[in-house]
Amino acid sequence: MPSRIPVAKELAEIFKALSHPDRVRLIEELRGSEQDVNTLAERLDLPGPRVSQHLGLLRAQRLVDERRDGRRHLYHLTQPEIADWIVSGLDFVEGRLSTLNAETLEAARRLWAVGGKQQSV
Amino acid sequence: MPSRIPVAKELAEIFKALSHPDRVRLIEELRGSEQDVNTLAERLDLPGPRVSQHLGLLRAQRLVDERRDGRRHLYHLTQPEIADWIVSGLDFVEGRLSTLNAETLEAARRLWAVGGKQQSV
DNA sequence: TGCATATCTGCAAAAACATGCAGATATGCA
DNA sequence: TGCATATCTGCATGTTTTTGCAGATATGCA
Repeated sequence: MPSRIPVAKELAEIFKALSHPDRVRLIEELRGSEQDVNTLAERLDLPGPRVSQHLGLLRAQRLVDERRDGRRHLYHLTQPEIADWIVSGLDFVEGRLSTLNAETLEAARRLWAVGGKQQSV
Repeated sequence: MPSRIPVAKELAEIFKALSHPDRVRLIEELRGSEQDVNTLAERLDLPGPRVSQHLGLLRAQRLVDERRDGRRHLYHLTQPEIADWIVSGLDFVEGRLSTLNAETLEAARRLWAVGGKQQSV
């Protein structure tokens, strides 16, 4: 039954889209509300073109979408639950690095949880 | 607050480990029980050394672990819930490709669910 | 010991990615 | 129209991954 192969491929592509720290942080920044490229670039302390490129990749994978307001390009998560899904992935981070202490992890967990909403996945 | 950066980095590394179709399928194969390298290689129709290398990478990320039985190396998921987590990621695959019809996706969902256990994440 | 099986490691070539920067496009306003 | 702002695209370079294959190691058995 090779029908599962395309599904694995699709999943792998989503994972690949999320496999860069900058992109993880972009999703994080977008968890609450839409943001324009310039704001994101400043908050992540990254050059604009780079943010633009990362966002383009996330958009190609339909993880984010864009709308325009004047000269600004506003990006938002297509499926806000993806932030919840990612935060649930923190369970697998636990106990991996000694440099990641419990407080750091807890802080990240709180940070990521969208407005205190309980996880739906 | 730069403390979230290492967490994003850790998450990105997990995602990277899962960002190859072969590795997604390996996790899938291991969802129910441990398997030796040779069996995995046959089931996925991949050369042995390649499977070995993928498993080594997954092990470096602590997603799988190994035990030996005679000359065979048996691999298993360190956290079986990771399979549930991945299956919940199928929600984000939905509606992405016209080549992935609903039945294929449903089949994948059933396939991945560990023994009908409901998702814990 | 000698041979077959099971798996791993190392190496070289190809492909994919990340990054920095220059220049292109598009919008808003004077 | 002309200029500044916001963002995107293209290109060159350096770094990682992936892949195939040869050879090394380790175990079991005759």
